[in-house]
Amino acid sequence: MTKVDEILDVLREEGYRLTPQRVMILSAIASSPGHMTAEEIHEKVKKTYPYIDIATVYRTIQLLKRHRLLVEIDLGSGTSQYELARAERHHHMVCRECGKTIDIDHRRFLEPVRAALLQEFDFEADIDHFAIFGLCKECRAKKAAG
Amino acid sequence: MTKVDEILDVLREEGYRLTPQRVMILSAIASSPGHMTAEEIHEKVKKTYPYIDIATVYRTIQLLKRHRLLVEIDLGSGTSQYELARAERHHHMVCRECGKTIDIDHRRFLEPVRAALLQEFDFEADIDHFAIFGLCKECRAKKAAG
DNA sequence: ATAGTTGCAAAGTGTTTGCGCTGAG
DNA sequence: CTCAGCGCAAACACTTTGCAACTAT
Repeated sequence: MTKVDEILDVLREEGYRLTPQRVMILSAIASSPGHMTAEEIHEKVKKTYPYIDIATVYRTIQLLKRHRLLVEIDLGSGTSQYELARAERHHHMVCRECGKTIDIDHRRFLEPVRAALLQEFDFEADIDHFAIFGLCKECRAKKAAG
Repeated sequence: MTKVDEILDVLREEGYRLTPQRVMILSAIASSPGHMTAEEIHEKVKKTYPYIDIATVYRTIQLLKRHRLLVEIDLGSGTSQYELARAERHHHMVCRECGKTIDIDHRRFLEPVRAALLQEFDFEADIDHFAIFGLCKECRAKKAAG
């Protein structure tokens, strides 16, 4: 049972229709390694079904987000990125030079912050997903050399 | 010497013209306690100078950002917020119920994360400004009671 | 059969840009 | 004087919405 099938099951159980459009959009997202913009999802689905509308893509994104099956990543660029939710919470580091993204474990790096804010301020932080910009190892090396 | 004066000095030294519009925009931002959207700045300046254009507000924001005199805060709402840069780096917790924002010290809460990412991944994170959403003390109490 | 979903087109936000005029230096 | 910066209007990029036609159930 693939991830896509699992998600389709959830949607079916919730009483949503499993339209070809929804299946294609899900497959498009699932078959990509990293995160994608709505436009990228649209383009990918278009290859097999050229009539798909960007509005349908956005509506499906909303649906999946509402059920926490999809994670929205705001890189502050004015365009959101999306990826399927995973069991283990994680965050991203994004290199501002080469654009590469590296996953970072929530438990190890951000959970301590969450705990500290709760203890100190009684503030219950929803640290669902962070995008941390910076310079990756390779680009730092290049910069030091060049 | 006020904060506004200091900023005006920087701009003058850099050869920029100190137009009334720029002075008014700066005053508007400086005289507000928290962060403001471009539209809020525009509205505030309009009260004393109704001809100010939103484009001028955006251009001034860009100018100040470029010189790191202004910090842009992306709350992921599609609308950026701005506040004057301060000496001590800080971040914000934003209550998703009541909208209240609480400052948090960089050194104490986020610097450890930065250090860990550098050590572990050789990734140099620009943790300039984070907005962390969640539930504040009061709203948590309300929720527990109600 | 029928309500949920689609494609299309249009509208809605927030932000940026081209351009001729103006005023700070 | 002169060019940086202004107001205006239009363009932009991304996302949402109203509606009639269609289709998964």
